[in-house]
Order: sequence, then C-alpha cells, then structure tokens
Amino acid sequence: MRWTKGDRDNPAGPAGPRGYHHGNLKEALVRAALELIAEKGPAGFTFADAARWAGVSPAAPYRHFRDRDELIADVARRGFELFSAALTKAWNEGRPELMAAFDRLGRAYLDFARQQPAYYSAMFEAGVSLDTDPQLRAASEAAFAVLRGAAEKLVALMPAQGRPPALMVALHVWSMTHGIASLFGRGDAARRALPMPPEELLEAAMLIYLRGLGLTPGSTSGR
Amino acid sequence: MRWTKGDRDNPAGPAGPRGYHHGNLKEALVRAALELIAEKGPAGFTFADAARWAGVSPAAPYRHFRDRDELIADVARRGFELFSAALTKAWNEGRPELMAAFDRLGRAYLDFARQQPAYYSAMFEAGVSLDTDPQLRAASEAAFAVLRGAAEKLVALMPAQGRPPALMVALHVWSMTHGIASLFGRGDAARRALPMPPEELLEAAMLIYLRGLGLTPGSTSGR
DNA sequence: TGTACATCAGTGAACGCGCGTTCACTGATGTAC
DNA sequence: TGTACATCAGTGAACGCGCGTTCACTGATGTAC
Repeated sequence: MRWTKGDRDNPAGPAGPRGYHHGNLKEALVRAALELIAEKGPAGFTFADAARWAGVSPAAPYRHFRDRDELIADVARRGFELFSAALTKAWNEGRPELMAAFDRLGRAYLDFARQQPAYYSAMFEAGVSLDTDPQLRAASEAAFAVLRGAAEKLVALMPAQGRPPALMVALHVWSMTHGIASLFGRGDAARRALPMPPEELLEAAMLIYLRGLGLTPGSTSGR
Repeated sequence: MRWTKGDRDNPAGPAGPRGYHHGNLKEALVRAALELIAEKGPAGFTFADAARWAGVSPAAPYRHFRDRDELIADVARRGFELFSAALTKAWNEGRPELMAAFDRLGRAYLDFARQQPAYYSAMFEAGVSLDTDPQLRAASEAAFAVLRGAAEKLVALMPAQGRPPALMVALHVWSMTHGIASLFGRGDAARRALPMPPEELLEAAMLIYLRGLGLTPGSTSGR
C-alpha cells in the first residue's frame, strides 16, 4: 500500500473537495461503514451509502470490494484485530497480579462493546460467516486465544486433581461477558436498562464463579 | 376476532387458492415473517415479501400493520409470550426439586433459542426498541420475571446474612444463558462451533456459579 | 532528465428491479329492521 | 325470512425512489528506457 499524498481521508465526516483520485478510498469506505453501522445498525446502510459518505461515485467501491458483504467482513476482521489488541493489552500476561489482570480483561471486553458498537455489531451480529475469509476466522480465533490463555493461567492455580478444562473456563468467561455486553453494555439503542454498571455486574459474576472454582482472591498473588 | 370459514392459513407454505378475503391475514403475515426471518435473518425480508408469501397484494398488509417495524415488533411480542410460557413450564415453581427445576429452566432457554431462531432474532437482535409498544415491554418483563422468581427461590436457600440480591443473581443467570445461546446455541448459520453441547456448557457454568454462592447440590431438597 | 506508455482508480450515465406507499375501487360479510 | 345498507378486507394499478451493477471512458500516477 502506498500513496503519495499522505493519509488524506475525512477524519470526521463525509466528502470534501479532492482530486480525481481519492488516495485512500478503501480506508474511507471502512470508516463510512463504521459510521453508518453506528448510526443505523449493520443492516442500515447500503453500498451506495458508503460511496456517498466517502464522496465518490457509486461505482468506485467496486474497485476495492466485491460487494457489501465483503466490506462488512473486512470491518469485522479489523474489529477482531483491534479487539485482540485491546484484550491482550488489558490482560498483559496476567501481570503484575492475576486477579487484577483478569478483572481488566473483562472490563476491556465491555469497553470495546460500548465504545465500538459498530465493530461489535459487525463482528457478532451482522451475520457474517467466519468461513467467508480465512483472515477473518484467524482474527476471531486470535481474540478468543487471549481469553483462553487467561483461563489457562487461572486453572493452573488450582490443585492438579479436579482442575476443570481451561477451554471450558474460557468459554464460560466469554459467554458471561458476551451476554452482559449484548444485553446491557451496548453503546447504542439496543441496550436494556440495568440497575448497576455492567462492569459491576460482570465483576460480581466473576468473583462468584471463581469462588465456585475454588479460587479465592487471596490465592493468586504468585505468578 | 372471527371468521366464518375456520382457520384457513397456509400451515406450511406460501399462497394457495382462496376467495377475495383471506380470512386470517394478520396471523399469516406473522407466520410469513417468521419463515422469512428464519431463512434470511431479521433484515432479510421486506413488507412486500411477507405479502407475497401470504398470497395477497402488496397493499393488503397495511390493513393490519402500519409498517414493517410494527410487524416485527408484533413477532417479538409473541415471541416473548411463548418464551415466558416455556420458561414458566420448565421452572414449574421450582418443583419437585429446586436444582432440577433450575436446570430445566436453563435448558428451556437454550431450546427456545435453537428451535425458534426467528422469534429469538426478533426478540433480541432485530433492534426493536421495547419502548415502541407497552405490550412488548410487558411481555419482555414477564419473561425476565420467571428468571427473577427462580433466583429468589435459590437465594432463599442461603443463610440470611450474606445473601446476594436476587436481582443480581437473575441478571447473572440471564447473561450467561443468553451469552451461550447467542454464541453457540443458535439454530441458524450464525452459530459458532463448540466442542460440547451448549446445554452441558451451561450446566457446568451454573454448577460452578451456584457453588460459588455456597449452594451445593445436596442442600436444595427442601422447598 | 525527459518522454512514451502501461496501469490504476474513479467517473457518470445508464439499466432493470423491487420496494414502500397511496388510491379509488370492489367483493364479501355482518346487521338493522 | 328477506332486503337494504354499512363496514370490512383485499385489489390492482400507479408513483417516485434508490439500489446494485455494468460499461466505456478518462484523469492521474508510476515506470522503462
């Protein structure tokens, strides 16, 4: 990828005067999709809308995406990549303290759902099949791998006999967090009312769950 | 509601010869919406599609629904009513044995998501705001009330000091179950692969969670 | 450094299509007497 | 029991609109020599 004029998208809004070549249309279309999804949901925009938002003719997007689905799949893939990065950073290999890192991980998940509802929609609700694009699947699996790694460290704290499978623990954590994010933690209109912040609801759930696994807050100070 | 020819919808398919009056078009449109949502997702059908499926002219639906959103909201409302009924039946007031009833409740939730993906989509993913229709909100709240009632009975088993709020427990149960259903338990293409049945994943999660609350399987035989 | 050429990325006009919605209408049903 | 009338539920034609997609094209950029 290269262009001579530097990144000259519209940082916060549609169209603007520009020369014959856009310079960075692919990125602009992705950004348009994010804006439009955030406004009206993943079903609420068209290929032509995205072109209009980016200030190009309706035929221009075809130079970069086969169709609308390919555009949305690309948004989902980028979303998973950002998501992985956010989770990885929050988890920080469980350092300096495992329980605190685990708490940060959950909060990062909820943060992402709230602050990036458009990515979140594209990733989990747009009906994009993971099979359409190997890179999409890989990005999705990389995100889950962060949760799985965290679950492994948690499980390793338990006595060797009676350890639950780390995969199962990871799936439990994912499901609980995803459930809270989907029902209560969204940054858009689909959110339901809740008598407490979603972060607190999640933290309480995780404390109870971990206690059920035999892990108490005091038992985790080591590495 | 009354008609002289008896219920003469199309029980399993579109159109069919009929007289000038359909007889039961409202029901037929709801059924059309369910079919079409199941096929192509909540965004994948149009008002005209529904009319075509029911075998009437595109203007006919306007006698029964203001627009497509009102039709979908009606589907969601009916979905919540069926959902409430299924949960209520599974829970059965916690009889004869509380833990078994609780397990049935979770399974009923997952069953519903799997067997009625169209209703489930309309209820949770179609972007219908609960504020559009008081009956829709009431139906949604009635469904949650079943979970809440179950949580209350569970919490009542615990020693009075240190009981968690039943509302919180209900929200945890709802979130976990909804998360599993959304990610792994769908009856349609959006499902992700899982190395075990969703029911087992949920049951294991609930056992761990309840243990974390101090409730052990043996402690619940009374009422 | 300049020039010719190939390639790339966007244009704009055009198309067929199906959608949402309105409208005056009409066939069927229900009801008052 | 019959008849006149009101109401209801669906018709079908029409409309304007925006979408997805194709096409020959053209302006801009990159590159070989």
